[in-house]
Parts: sequence; C-alpha cells; structure tokens
Amino acid sequence: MVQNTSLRRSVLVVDDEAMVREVVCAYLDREGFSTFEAIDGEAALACVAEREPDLIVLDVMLPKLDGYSVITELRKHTQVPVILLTARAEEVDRVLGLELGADDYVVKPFSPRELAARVRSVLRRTNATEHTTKNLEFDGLIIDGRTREVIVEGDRVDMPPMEFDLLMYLASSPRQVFSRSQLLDQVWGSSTDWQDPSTVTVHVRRLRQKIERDADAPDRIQTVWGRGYRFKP
Amino acid sequence: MVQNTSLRRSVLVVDDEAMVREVVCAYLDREGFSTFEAIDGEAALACVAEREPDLIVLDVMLPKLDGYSVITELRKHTQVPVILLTARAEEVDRVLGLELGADDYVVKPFSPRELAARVRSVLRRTNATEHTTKNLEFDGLIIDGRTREVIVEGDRVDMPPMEFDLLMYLASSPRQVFSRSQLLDQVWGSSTDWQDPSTVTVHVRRLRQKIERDADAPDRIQTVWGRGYRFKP
DNA sequence: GAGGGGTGTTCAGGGTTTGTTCATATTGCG
DNA sequence: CGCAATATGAACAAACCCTGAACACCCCTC
Repeated sequence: MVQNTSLRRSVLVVDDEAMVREVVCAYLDREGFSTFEAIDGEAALACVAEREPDLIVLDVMLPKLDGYSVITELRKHTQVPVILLTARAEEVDRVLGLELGADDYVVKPFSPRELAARVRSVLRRTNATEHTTKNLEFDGLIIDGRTREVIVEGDRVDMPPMEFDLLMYLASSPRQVFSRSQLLDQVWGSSTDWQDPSTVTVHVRRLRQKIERDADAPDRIQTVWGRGYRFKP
Repeated sequence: MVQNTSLRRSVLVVDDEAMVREVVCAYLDREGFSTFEAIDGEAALACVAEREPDLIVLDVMLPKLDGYSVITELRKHTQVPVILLTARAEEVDRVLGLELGADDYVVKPFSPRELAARVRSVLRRTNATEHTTKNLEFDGLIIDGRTREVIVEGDRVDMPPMEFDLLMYLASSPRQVFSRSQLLDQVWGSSTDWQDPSTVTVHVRRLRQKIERDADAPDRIQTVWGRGYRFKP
C-alpha cells in the first residue's frame, strides 16, 4: 500500500481518451495537485485501492466498467469524492449520478479552468474529513491543518470551515498580498465570476475578531489598501 | 527584444478579422490591459517571442497556422495562458478532444465584457501561482513586489498603491529617463482618458518624501529637466 | 418535519485613505 | 531678465474599506 505522504492533494483522472487525461492532468499539476491516470473502470478501482487519491474525476462513458458502476463499486468501501464527466447536457442524468454518490458533475465540453475550480470546491467541501495539509506555527498562533484547530495565545479557537481555509491560505504565503478576487478564486474556488468580493471582506473581519489581539488595529491580517490582504507572521 | 516593462498586463489578440481584433483590443485597453495584435498564427508566434505577453486570446480558425498548431508550438516553450475563440459550439468538442492546452475558451459570438472577465479570471489564477513579481534591492532600498513592501535604510515604509507602482516601474529600469506621458501610459494605463501630467509630478514628490534621505536634494529619483524622471540605483 | 444554532453571503451607510486638481512659488535655461 | 518647466501646499473628489445588520441556507436536534 502506497501512502500518499505528499502535502499536495492527489487526483485520479479516469477517461478512455488519452488526450483528455493528459491535458486535464497537466492542468491540475500546474494547479498544485498530484495526479494519477486510469484508462477504464477496472484500472480506476485498482488505482483507488493502491493510491488512495483525495478525489476522482470520472468519465461516465468508459470501456469495461462505466462510470456509474465505478461509483457504485467505490461506495461500498470509501467515501472518496467523485466528479463526473458527462458528454452532453441531454445525457446528464444528474439525479442518477448524484444519487449514486457523485459530488459534482461537469458537462463536456468544459474548460480545464472550470474543472480545476470544481475540484477545489469539492475538496473544500469534503475537507472536514480528510486532510493532508500542513501545520503552521507562528508566534502565539498555531494552525493545525490536520485537526483544523487554531490556537491563539494558547487558547483554542473555534473556526468555521471557510474562515479556516482563508486563514490557512493567507498564512501559507506569509507577507504575500492577495487581492479579494484572488482569494475568491483560490479559497472559494467555484463559479467566482459573479460573486461579490465583499464576501472576502466579511470573512476577513470575522477572522480578525478571532485571531487579532486588538481587532481595531489588525496586525496579523493586514489591509493593503487597494490591493488586498496580507498575513504577517 | 522589446521588454515588456509595463506594470499593466499585456494581452496578445490573434484573429484574422481586423474588426474582431479592433473591438477586443479597444475593450481590453479600456479595462487597463496593454494589447498587441496578430493577424495569423505565424505573426502570433513571432509576437510571443518578441513581446512576451501575459496572456493570449487566440482564434481557432487562422490562415497559415491554425490555433491548435499555435498552442502546440507555444507549449514547447512556454506556459503562457491561452483563451481560445471558437466560431461554433461544435468546434468546442475539438477543443476538448485535441488541444486542451488552452486555459479557457469563448464561443463566438461573445461580448467583449465576457471576454474581459475571462481574461481577468485566468490572469488572477496564473498570477497567484507564478510569482512573476520581482524583487529589487539597492543600497539601502529594498522593493518587494510580492508583498508590496518597501524598506528604506532598514525601516519599513508604508506605500500607497500608486506610489508603489510608480517606484517599481522606475526602479525596474534604473538610469532610464521616462517622460511624464510615458509614466502615465505605463503606470497609470489608458483606463482614464487624457490625464494631467502633473499627477505624475505630485506622486513623484510624495515618493521622494518617503524614500529620499534628503527630500530637498533628491538622489534616488532625479529630475531630468525637460525630459522627465530617472531612478538612480 | 419543525425549530434552532451556526455558517456563508449580501447590502447600504459612514468614515477613511488615496488620487487628482489647482493656484502659486520656485527652479533651471536661454 | 523672461520664459518654461517643475515643486509645493492645500483642497477637493473618488475609490476603497469597515461596520452592522439582515437574509438564505445547511445541518442538527428534538
């Protein structure tokens, strides 16, 4: 059994077209995921048993064992998140797919960008149970990615998922400035084109109330006027 | 080799129809991008080699060298983001099947607004992962493009967005003289029409107050009478 | 199912920082 | 000395951020 010790999330891409696998994997690689490939349903199940990916991108139309059968089989053993690829809108039996336990579906043709966004989104949702994330420790602030606990000045602080993800993301690149749009893209991840950047503002405020010594004079999460926010270690 | 020193993101628009190029470029210009145009695949590759754009908007149907071939060629050397323009929905299937080396695609007819949104979205993402922002260090002056911090003689100095951009631009090309109009063009961008060159003067003054040892005898940012300003390393 | 707490999102108002303009003083050049 | 370019200071306008509260939603308990 190969343990996935990497900090990066791993994604298994299952499609019978080599070009699709290749392109999707290349893109996800660039996005910071580690990727595996499988050409059909049987190979997919074998790979899941062996590598334990954090998420599976699964084409519905597959030789040997189709996507629905793969999900059914998977669900006997694991709760690994699945994103379905379906060829055309008309063929989408979303009810069937989702009832079988898929977490999301993407209709072909899709843009790799959109798929990556869905992957991030689904991983975020299912984050609560599995994590291979890192632990960060600063002066008076400890962020435990494994247990999703935050400890401020020795006190354990309750942290909702979104706020934790935001804090984690900022703290992962100390001092770097992120715009609201970037944070929406990177932390929220899905369909962010029409979302309100002020969502970020509000979450930052709540975050500050929890981890700042003086909420009126933010020190850890600094505002960079006109540009975004920055975590100060 | 022309260096793209502008702080604005540059976009190369490739389409054989002059009207499309014109409309798209005009809109992107107004949105704060600097734009280049290419009429066919060969011209596109030449432009990429010469200008190194931050993103490429690429029509699939092109004379001489079609969009797919251009991407294939591009990917041998660079990871520059590409947004494909496709004339018909059916062609999108080919995009998926053949050349998903693109980061996104837009189906004609499209609204310039939508295209601009995609451009921004793709750039946000790629900008977040690649640290293309530079760091500059001089004697007693450190400019960190990633964190947007300036450190003068060891002291961290708060720097408003515009002043930082201006300093960054000047310091990126030490000794080179820039006229006020050039700076307006490159740092401010053509987003706001017909600006007052004195805006530059004021920002230079404030900049000097922050980074000069003696504000009355400017050393780092020198005035070149009748010509403009120059950064001295 | 029906409440209830917790979470994520949106919105409008107010305050602050920043960007720009303008009038005036100063500097550099012929 | 005259003219043009640049510097200065202050005031205005715009952009931006924070606050507070309300709404929608999900999950959990009962």
